[in-house]
Amino acid sequence: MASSDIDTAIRILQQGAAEILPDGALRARLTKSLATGVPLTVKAGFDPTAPDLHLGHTVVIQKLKQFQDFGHNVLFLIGDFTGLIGDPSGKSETRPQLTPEQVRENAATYERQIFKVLDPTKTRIVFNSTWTRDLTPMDLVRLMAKQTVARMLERDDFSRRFRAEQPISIHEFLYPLLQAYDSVALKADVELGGTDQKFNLLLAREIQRDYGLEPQVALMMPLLEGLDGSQKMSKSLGNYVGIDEPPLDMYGKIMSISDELMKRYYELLSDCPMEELRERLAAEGANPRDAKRDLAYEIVARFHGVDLAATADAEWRARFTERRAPDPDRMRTSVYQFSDERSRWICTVMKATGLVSSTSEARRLILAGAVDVDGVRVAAVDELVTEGTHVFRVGKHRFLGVSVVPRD
RNA sequence: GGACGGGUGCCCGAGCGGCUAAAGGGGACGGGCUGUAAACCCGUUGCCAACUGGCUACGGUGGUUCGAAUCCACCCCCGUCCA
Repeated sequence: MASSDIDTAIRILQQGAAEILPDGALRARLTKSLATGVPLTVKAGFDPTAPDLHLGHTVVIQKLKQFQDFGHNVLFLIGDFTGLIGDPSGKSETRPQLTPEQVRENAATYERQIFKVLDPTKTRIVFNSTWTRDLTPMDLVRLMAKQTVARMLERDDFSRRFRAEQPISIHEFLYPLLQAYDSVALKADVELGGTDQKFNLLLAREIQRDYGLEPQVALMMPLLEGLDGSQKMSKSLGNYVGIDEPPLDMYGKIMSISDELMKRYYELLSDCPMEELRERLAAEGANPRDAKRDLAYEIVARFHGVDLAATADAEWRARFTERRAPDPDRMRTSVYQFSDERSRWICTVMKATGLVSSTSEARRLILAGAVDVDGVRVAAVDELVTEGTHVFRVGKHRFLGVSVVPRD
C-alpha cells in the first residue's frame, strides 16, 4: 500500500520534469520520509528582481505545489543577497543594487502572486541574506576552498566565456557557491529549478556533503516556451502570459497558441495527465480547440477562481465562436471630450483613446479595413465621430466603448 | 599600448554624394481562409488633418558641398588580431 502511494507520487512529481538527479534519489527520499513521518524540505530560489511573474515562472511553482500537496515543507527562497551578485547565467548587464525597501516590496509582490498557487499556510518565505549576512570572511574562504576553479569552469556558461576569452569576474564564482550554501543552511532535501540551474543545483550536493549533510535531490523543470512557441517565455520578448492579467486576456492568449504548444502547456502547466490529453486528441472527431478551451479555463481558474474563469469562457465563446460584440456593460470604456468638429476626426479619437499610437496607424488600419464602429466597417479615413456612445473595434480583439461628449 | 574591421529603421542587413523614409529578410500588425491553431495568399510597417507638402531619421559633434546615411575632422562605443 505504501509503495503504491509512492508510485503515484513519483508519477505526478515526474510529469514535465526535464531531469531528476541522481537516479532513484527521489524515490529513496520519499520512501524514507514516509517511513519516518518526517516531511521533506523542498526549496526553490528566486531572484529578488522582476517580481512580475508569468506562466513561465509558475512551472516551478506548480511543482512546488505538488510537493506541498503530498505534505512536504516548501521553502520559497528569495535570493536577496545573491541578487546583489547577479546570476552569471544571464551574463548581460550588472544587476542594479536593490535597497532593503525594494527587496521588501518585491517580496510582497511575490507573496501576493505565488499564493495563487501555493498554500500560504504551508509555505515559508525565506531570504538568504538572513544567513549569508553573518558569514565572516573566514567562512567565505572556507566555502570557496571547497570548490576548484577547474570544476567551476565545467559550467557551461563559464566555460564558453572562458574559451571565448570573455571576462569572468572572480566574484561570479561566488554565486553558485552561495546558492549551494543556501541548501546547507536550509538542510534542503530537494531543490527545484529550471534546467539552466543544473550546475548550481548539483554543486549544492557537493557542498552539502562537505558540511556533513545528505546531498539534496536536484529536480530540473524545462523552460516554458512563450506564446510564439519558439523562444522562452519572457516579459522582454512580449510572448508571455502574466499571472496578474485580466481573465479574458489570459484566456484569449492561451486560445491563440498553436496546437503543438498546447501539448507543451498541458504537460507543464496543467494538472491533467498527459495520457488523458492524448486519448482525447485521438478521439473520433475531436477538435483540438476544445482541449485548448479546457486548458485556458483551468489556468484562468487557478489565478482568478472558477467564477471568473467561467465568465471569461462564456465571453470568449460569444465573441469568437458566435462572433458577437462584447457585452457593453463589461467592456472597457473611455470618455472622449471634443471641442470642435476637427477634434471629432476618427483618427484623432482613436489616438486619444489609446486604441492606436498615432493617427498614421489609425489611417493605415482604416485603409486595411480593420476598424469598425458600432459594427459597421469604417470606409474612409476622413470620417467624423458623432456625439454619443460608440463601440470601436480594431482588428479582431481590440474593443473599446467610447463616450464622445462635448467639452464643457 | 599597436594594427585592422564595424556602428543604418523593432531586429538582421544592403546602400557608400542627388533617382533614399532608405533594397532584401525576420518579426509585428492588418485582411482573407479557419478552430482568435498551423500552413497558405494579400497588404501595412517614421510622424504630421497629410497631394508630386512639411518635419524627424542612418553612433555623437562640427565641417566640405547647391545637395551627405554616403566625403573630411575630432569624439564615443563594439568586434577581431598583436603586445
